[in-house]
Amino acid sequence: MTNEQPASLRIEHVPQTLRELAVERLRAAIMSGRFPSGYRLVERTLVDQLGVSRSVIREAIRYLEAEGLVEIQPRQGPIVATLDWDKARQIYDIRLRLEAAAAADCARLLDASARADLQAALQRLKEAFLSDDPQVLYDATTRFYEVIFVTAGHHIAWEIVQRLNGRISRLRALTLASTDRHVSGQARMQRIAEAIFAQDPDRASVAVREHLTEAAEIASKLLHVANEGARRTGQ
Amino acid sequence: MTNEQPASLRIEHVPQTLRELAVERLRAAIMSGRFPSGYRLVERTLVDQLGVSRSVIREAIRYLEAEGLVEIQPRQGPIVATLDWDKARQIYDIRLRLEAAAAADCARLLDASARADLQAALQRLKEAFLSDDPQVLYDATTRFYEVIFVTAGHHIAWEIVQRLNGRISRLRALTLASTDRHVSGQARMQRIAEAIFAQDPDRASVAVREHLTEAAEIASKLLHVANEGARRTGQ
DNA sequence: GATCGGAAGATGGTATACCAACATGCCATC
DNA sequence: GATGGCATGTTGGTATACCATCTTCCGATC
Repeated sequence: MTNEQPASLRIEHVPQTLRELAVERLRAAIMSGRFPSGYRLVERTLVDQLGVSRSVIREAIRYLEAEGLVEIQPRQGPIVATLDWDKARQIYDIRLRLEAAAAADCARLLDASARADLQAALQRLKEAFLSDDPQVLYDATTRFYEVIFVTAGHHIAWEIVQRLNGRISRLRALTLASTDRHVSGQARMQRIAEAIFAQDPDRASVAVREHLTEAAEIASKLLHVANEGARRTGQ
Repeated sequence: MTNEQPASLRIEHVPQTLRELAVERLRAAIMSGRFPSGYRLVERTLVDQLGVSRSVIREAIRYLEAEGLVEIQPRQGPIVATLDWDKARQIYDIRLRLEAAAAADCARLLDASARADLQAALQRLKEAFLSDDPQVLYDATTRFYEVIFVTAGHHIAWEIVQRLNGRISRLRALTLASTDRHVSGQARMQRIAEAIFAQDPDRASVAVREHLTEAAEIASKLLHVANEGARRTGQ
């Protein structure tokens, strides 16, 4: 006799290791801007701050390094990855292609259950637009896209997009907070959802494309303004 | 007086760490099929095999985990990531979109220097098709695409594609070795290069699309055949 | 003889100490 | 004031110890 159990009875023991927790904390600290771009991640300092051993910190940094959130400077150790407009442009371009593809396939594959999920995510997004908390808007946006990608069956693309989003998190926060975006962003999201509900892949794809093109333009302006500011104050 | 020297005198100290070496060795072992899919990567065994300490092995595994080449099974340790057709299909789809975009932008941005690089890569590819060594063909193909991505300025997309290629390396090796591919693959590569040389983005994009669609179809057949075989012998 | 339970080994996870190499900045010396 | 050298800090690398969990197996118990 084996120990096999029906899946429903299976004990879902999630052994969240210290390493995983450390990765999440560090990623959150970087994405929230607490560790700014270029910030040096000194291992023994992080040991004190997170209260875990060096092994854990080092392994977590290796993971974030592969994610692209952290860069290793030879003989200097890890720093928070820097972002210039050229990199950001590339990332927006990749996102555009992957998200447009996901929206199209999502529109094709939409069933009743997915329709309900998307409806819920859209509702939550609308409420988030009224909220003051940028984190709420950020989370609701993420959830909205997650439904689209998962419905489309594009799980790997979703992983990639999430990873890319981590690298432009500061920019994303800025664009989400941008005032024009509050009005036009909501309208564009609505259009994406409508096209998907109408099961019109082409229209969904185009809507995503317009949405992201606009986001990239806003990001470009914001990044250049930020760089100008840094140049003035820095030098 | 500063210590700056002319670049030519600069000591190019590449501080290849043990960890980086370990990552390369492990990746090569996985991609070559020496560590097959699902193979358990037992830390203390790897310590003996690579002759480095456990810390190095563990950090290397973290990196490969983030790359998607290694999966961690809770309380069982790392195994070589498995690949089913659904994942492979997604990967081919992402590659298709990123490579089509790169080929189009490459065609737009082609200058004399890039033209020479591409010509050289194509020449090497043609020679590789005559070679018996699959590794030579694999490397030449990689180089061909690298020129396209770099010329297009799609560095981040190239990173992503390389990483994805790592995850389907066995499949890629199979498709590259496939006999029909020897004839049609060469012709399709030629068509991609011609479209780029003609600076015709749309044609380049379509050529890549056809090429990868065919590759995915071959991969699908091979994977299903392999699975059938495994099912017959395994059960 | 079947089943339960515990011992032993294997493995992953964590913590800590130590050393070498290298960069940086300060300070004494000239 | 410039130079050289030293102290310090940081990283990379290694070894080792300890613990928790899982597997396996063996024996005791029913």
